[in-house]
Amino acid sequence: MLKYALLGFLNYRSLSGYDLKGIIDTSTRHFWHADLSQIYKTLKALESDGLIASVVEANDDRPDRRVYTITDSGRADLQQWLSTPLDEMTPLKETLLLKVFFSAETDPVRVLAMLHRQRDLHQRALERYRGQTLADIEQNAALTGAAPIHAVFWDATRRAGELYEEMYIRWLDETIERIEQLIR
Amino acid sequence: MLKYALLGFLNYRSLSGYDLKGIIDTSTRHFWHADLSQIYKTLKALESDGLIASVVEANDDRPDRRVYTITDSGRADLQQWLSTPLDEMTPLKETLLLKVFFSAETDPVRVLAMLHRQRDLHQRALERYRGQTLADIEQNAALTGAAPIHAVFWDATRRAGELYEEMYIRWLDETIERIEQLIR
DNA sequence: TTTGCATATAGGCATTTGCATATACTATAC
DNA sequence: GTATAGTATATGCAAATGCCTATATGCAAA
Repeated sequence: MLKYALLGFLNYRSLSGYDLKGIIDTSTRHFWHADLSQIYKTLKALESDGLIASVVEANDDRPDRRVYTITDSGRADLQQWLSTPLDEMTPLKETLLLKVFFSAETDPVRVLAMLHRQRDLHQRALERYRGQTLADIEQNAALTGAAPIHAVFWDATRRAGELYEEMYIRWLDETIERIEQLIR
Repeated sequence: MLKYALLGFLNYRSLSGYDLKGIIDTSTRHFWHADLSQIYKTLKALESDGLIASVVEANDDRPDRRVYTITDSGRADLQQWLSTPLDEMTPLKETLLLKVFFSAETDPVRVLAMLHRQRDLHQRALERYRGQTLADIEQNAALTGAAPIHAVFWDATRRAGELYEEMYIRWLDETIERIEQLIR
């Protein structure tokens, strides 16, 4: 799936692996992330499949960069994926819920401390989403080479992050309350 | 992490891999899932680490079962994990958001159809969570060998699922509305 | 002056995951 | 009578993921 994140951005303009890491970290990180080595590996695989092509750009003051460009074949693959509707729900993996599930016999004070800590983290994440305006996103899209229309869709994913964090905080508050009642 | 799901259930009572698959599917599936082959592999690894031990139970009418029991070492490992507070947010991977992110140039009618389909799926999931009462969960806990206190924590994870699906449906409705406005 | 950070690419390795396949018996449905 | 579903375990293989390490330069801060 990282494949399509990379093709998606390369469809806007040519980029290096390092560029892609930066772009993913500032735009899709909350629903799709990857570390640098995984990005480099995936780019290499995409090139050997003929979906992208690379040129090494020599630099004097900075390290040389390998810049990737999407091919016609890559564009076709991306369009194919985009036009195929997703008809399943993506399964979640939430470590916190797994821990809470088995926490009945753990010291409730420790469990509560963990939930408060999580609340802080999610509160900060929520503030980041709220602080990001449509203007910020439009500017981001322009930098990435995407047309203004894309900003609407990018903002939809930002909104998903905002709603997710609001929901998460509400769940944490409810759960903290329930555990406090247990020990009261 | 599947390791701890398995140890967690085996801490209640001895179970086979097949049993564990069934239990995971009915209780932790929405925040931690695994297919059968992964469960068997992980059990084998846990046994070779001395955290669980197995005995083959011969059956006449049904296939033989390999029943796993947690060891003292396994219990210690589980307690260790449970008492270590989680101090990061679990990163998400949401295929739908990735697709929406890059959908600005896809036929909006197709995008809308996909979102409506997703709405159906999430609505059905929401109804499943709402239909599950605390009594159901208590019964489930009893079957699994867990003390009644555990039901409170299990219900907290059910509630997380309910809130998640409500949030998801709300986001889908908002996003459908925004895309409809674009093409109007 | 040294430490660390930003830029830039890449290999190595272990773990996790997903998916397919094989085997085998029983019970139920058509 | 036959097909399918449920019970039960296990292997093989490929892909994805995560984390660590190596290399190299320039720049800014401590």
